Amino acid sequence: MPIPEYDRSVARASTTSDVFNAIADMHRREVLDALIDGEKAVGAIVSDLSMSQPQVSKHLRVLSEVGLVRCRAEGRRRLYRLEPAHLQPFRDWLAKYERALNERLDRMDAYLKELQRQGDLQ
Amino acid sequence: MPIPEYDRSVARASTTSDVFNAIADMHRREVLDALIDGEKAVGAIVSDLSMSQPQVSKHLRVLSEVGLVRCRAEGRRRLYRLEPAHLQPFRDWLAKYERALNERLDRMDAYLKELQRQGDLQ
DNA sequence: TTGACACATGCCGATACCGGAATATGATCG
DNA sequence: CGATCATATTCCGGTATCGGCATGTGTCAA
Repeated sequence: MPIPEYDRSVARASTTSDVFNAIADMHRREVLDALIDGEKAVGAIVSDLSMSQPQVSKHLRVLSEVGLVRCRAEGRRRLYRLEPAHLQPFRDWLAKYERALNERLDRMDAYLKELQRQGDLQ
Repeated sequence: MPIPEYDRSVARASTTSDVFNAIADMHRREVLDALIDGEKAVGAIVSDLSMSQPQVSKHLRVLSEVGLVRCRAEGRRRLYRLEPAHLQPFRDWLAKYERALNERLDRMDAYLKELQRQGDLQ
């Protein structure tokens, strides 16, 4: 019975599945910025930023695959909009560090207070 | 006089200069997680996560170049610790969207109130 | 139906990145 | 000093990613 081969190509989570990878690209962040004031058609983004149309389309595809934008067809145009709910992974990730930092500060605080108490006793 | 050549290799901000790229890699996020409870030596990270030592060292290098971790030598070990303050660019980026979203909600709210007011008049 | 418009997709070359293996550096100990 | 431990760095092959260009797809208008 042949030994099954493992998939060794796991280097980096695919851009299409990882929200963090999706925003790693500066141009994609610019595309998101372009949508910050509301729904916008692809052509509008293309002229706002000065990027090629295929480039914008491809970035929109990536952003939409991780849920950061959604698309709506209107005639022959496609209107994209932000999906702020899908920023949640970022919020969660950040919160983890804020919390850990605060706990460390709290421990530091308690430690300092304890030092001070011991000092007062003498 | 020869025409100077432009640098066409601007595709992606170098991983060493951009916090967004630094946290794009899942393994690097795991390294950050490993440091969340405080200072830790490289070897400790290597055994906590199960990554190779060179891999951990290289990720630590990237993280340190964007300021997300700092290093302190103690004997022949190197103790790394989080530097959460350098998540600020990421926090700012996220905050921009929260703000924009809130403003849109406020405008929506005002609009709805206006509609209601006009309804009350009739 | 034909053509024009708006956008998406496929293909390509160049580059960047990742991980493994081997090796270099630097501190400690005997 | 030589050996060993802890870590950093270098080299390399495989792969992913990006952007440009050309082309495909679907919609509207005449």
